[in-house]
Amino acid sequence: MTDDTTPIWLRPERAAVGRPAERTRAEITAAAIAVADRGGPDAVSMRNIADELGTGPASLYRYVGGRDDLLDLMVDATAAEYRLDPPTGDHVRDLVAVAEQARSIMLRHPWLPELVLTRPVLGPCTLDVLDHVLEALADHPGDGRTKLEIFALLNAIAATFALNELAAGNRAERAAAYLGHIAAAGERPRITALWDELTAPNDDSDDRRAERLAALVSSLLQ
Amino acid sequence: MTDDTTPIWLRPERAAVGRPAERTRAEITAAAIAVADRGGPDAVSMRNIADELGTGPASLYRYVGGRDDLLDLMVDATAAEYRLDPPTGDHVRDLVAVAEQARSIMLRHPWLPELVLTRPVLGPCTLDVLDHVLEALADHPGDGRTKLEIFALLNAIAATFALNELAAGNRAERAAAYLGHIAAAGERPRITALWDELTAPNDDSDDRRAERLAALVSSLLQ
DNA sequence: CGAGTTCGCGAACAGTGTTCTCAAACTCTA
DNA sequence: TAGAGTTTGAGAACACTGTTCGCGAACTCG
Repeated sequence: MTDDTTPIWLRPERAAVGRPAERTRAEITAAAIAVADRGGPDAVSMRNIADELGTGPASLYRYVGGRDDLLDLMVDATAAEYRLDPPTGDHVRDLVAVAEQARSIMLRHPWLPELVLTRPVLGPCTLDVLDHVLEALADHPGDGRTKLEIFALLNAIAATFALNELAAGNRAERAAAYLGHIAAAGERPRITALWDELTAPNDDSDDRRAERLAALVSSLLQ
Repeated sequence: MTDDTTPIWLRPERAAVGRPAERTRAEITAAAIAVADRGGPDAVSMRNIADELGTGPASLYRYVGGRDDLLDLMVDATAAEYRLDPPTGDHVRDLVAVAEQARSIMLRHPWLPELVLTRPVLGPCTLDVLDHVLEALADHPGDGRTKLEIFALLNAIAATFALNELAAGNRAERAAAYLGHIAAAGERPRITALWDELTAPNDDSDDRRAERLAALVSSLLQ
């Protein structure tokens, strides 16, 4: 029972007998999130998390199968930050609300978009969100597969928006440097024109972004 | 000149004087892609790539700033696999063609979706694709920012589709295991219903997937 | 009280990306 | 042709990673 292939959410946290545990899975997850929020995605190492808790790396393995489990726990823990108000009956509006929350949660945790995009986490909290989306789409045409796909794409879109706003540090700067170089060469008129637009004073308002996000989400439902 | 912040695409590959190089940046990139195709994303280590070339890890640093540069080169190299036919005048059709190619390229290189989603690579080959998209959208309303966003989302959507089809190995199986467990508990009717639909015999055809992808891409243009 | 179980965690291991270093290999100049 | 100058190749080493082993300590149960 509870072999290696069992997902973390089903593995029992503690035994009832023997020496009592000094920590909780939730505590460790919280420490990991704190480390990631402070030091970026690369800082999430077993050593750093253990240091945050004032213990050794080996201790963590009593609570968690390994680093991968811990990352899953972190992602699912952030899903608890959603406020899932009862559906209004307006499909688009309800889904946009979820997408906006996804975006702002990801902005709060800059390491999150990368993880959400890469690994298909479906823990208890994430499942609550999925359930909420299914509820909002209850009387919407389309089978379950399609609705699950809508959920995945909603996350992907929100993550893309968040990554854009986070600007991804010097990585994006390098890409911009190359784009500028090509634009300056002037051999590709379309690229040059694009570059000029991008470097022009940015009058992008929050409203425009919100509108764009809403338009995309609403288009998911067609 | 050519300090550390210069993007790889602008750093000169070789010097004209001194001992001649035995390898090429392109050769190393190809070796890295071969390793990744064969052994999955985790196999892309400097050691493995060096072994593939019959040399030591340290040698690679003469051609490439580090692992990150190499990953960028890999991603951009795959962008050379696009066939960029001249635009037909039908915006939707042209963009769908690009998205379909993105998907099939990613299926050929299972390690690609993860990288594409995570890092905003804009090398020469990727820039060709962007230029092609801009050409296809030349007479489409919307500013450059919007069109760049369309390009990013097109990639994200294609990557999401590819990841879905690749099924992501035992990671997805674990998520499914948990979903099945919750469904069996029967406390959440919507989740149980969804699970029943997912485990029912899968009559999903390629046509349905293509239709769905086309619908999403076309909705990007509204 | 003693048996049985579990926890904490220092120490060690295999693997990683990266840098240092210096001999070898080449081009250019005299 | 001899020598100076420059660049490459790559072994060895470093700092770091995730992970496992083992054992003493801490607790529950009979």
